[in-house]
Amino acid sequence: MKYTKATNYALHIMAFFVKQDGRDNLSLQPIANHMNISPTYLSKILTQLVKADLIQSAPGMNGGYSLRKHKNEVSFFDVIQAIEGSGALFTCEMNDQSDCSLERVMREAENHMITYLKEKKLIEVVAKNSMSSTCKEKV
Amino acid sequence: MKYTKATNYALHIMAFFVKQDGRDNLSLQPIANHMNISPTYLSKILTQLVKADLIQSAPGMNGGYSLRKHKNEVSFFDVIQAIEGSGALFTCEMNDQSDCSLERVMREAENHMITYLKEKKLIEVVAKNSMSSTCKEKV
DNA sequence: TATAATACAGACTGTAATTATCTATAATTA
DNA sequence: TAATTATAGATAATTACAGTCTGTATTATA
Repeated sequence: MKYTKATNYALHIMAFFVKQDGRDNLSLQPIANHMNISPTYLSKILTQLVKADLIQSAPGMNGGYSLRKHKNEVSFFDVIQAIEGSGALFTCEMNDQSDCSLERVMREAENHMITYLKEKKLIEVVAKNSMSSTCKEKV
Repeated sequence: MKYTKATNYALHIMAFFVKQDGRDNLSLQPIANHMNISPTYLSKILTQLVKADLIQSAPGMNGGYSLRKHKNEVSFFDVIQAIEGSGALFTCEMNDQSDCSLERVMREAENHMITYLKEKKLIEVVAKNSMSSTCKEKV
């Protein structure tokens, strides 16, 4: 069990948008170049973020993508849920059961993680860094 | 991202062992019958639990599997780690980075979940139920 | 010692999810 | 109308997961 690459990309992309807030629209190509992934694939991820209302898109000249929520309000959880969906990590697979005590514990555990991810905003992590070094800064 | 079925099975199996503690060895066939999965596949899962020192195995007549740790000490985390391994859920995939602030947050989030899963013992959940109803009891 | 009962290991297969690409289409601006 | 942009759909490649098959090793007991 691991987070998908798409979630990985999405977090980096959103960190970028939070950083860039207010400036011009960003279009697909430059983002793809910067992140070193194919434009069409990136486009799929961006579309998911649009559908989750985290960013907005505009076609045509001078179009592109821009942040929709206030930059202070985008949480890690928002981004993760946009990509991974909202299903629980653990669902009891046993045939005959409707109410599983193991499952209840597993959900509670997941909720501990989720609570933290909801509280934690991207801006907290992004503020100090330049875009390209989202992943470079020393502790 | 979801927990694997193997983890699902493993939790149910270990709940069974905790419940059964002290009684005779359990051999593959009866467990497989009870859980409705194929013996060879079950065997793989049990072997992983053996390697993680949660249960022990004995070949030959009157052989089988039995609990190794004290029944009060088996945590959800023990079982999950035995199957899923110990890698982090999130690993920064960007090329040029060694130290990623996003990753740090994601690990911290995961740790919140792990801490809970380490504290929570199987016996807490199993005590009230009969084996076959690990998943049946009403709240 | 022979046999039956058991666990273990490796190769293999099928299926589903993820990752990614390609092509075509729609919308907008100038 | 032409250029620039996003979106959608089909499809392919890769990987992880779930499961099976076959054979081997170990132990108890008759």
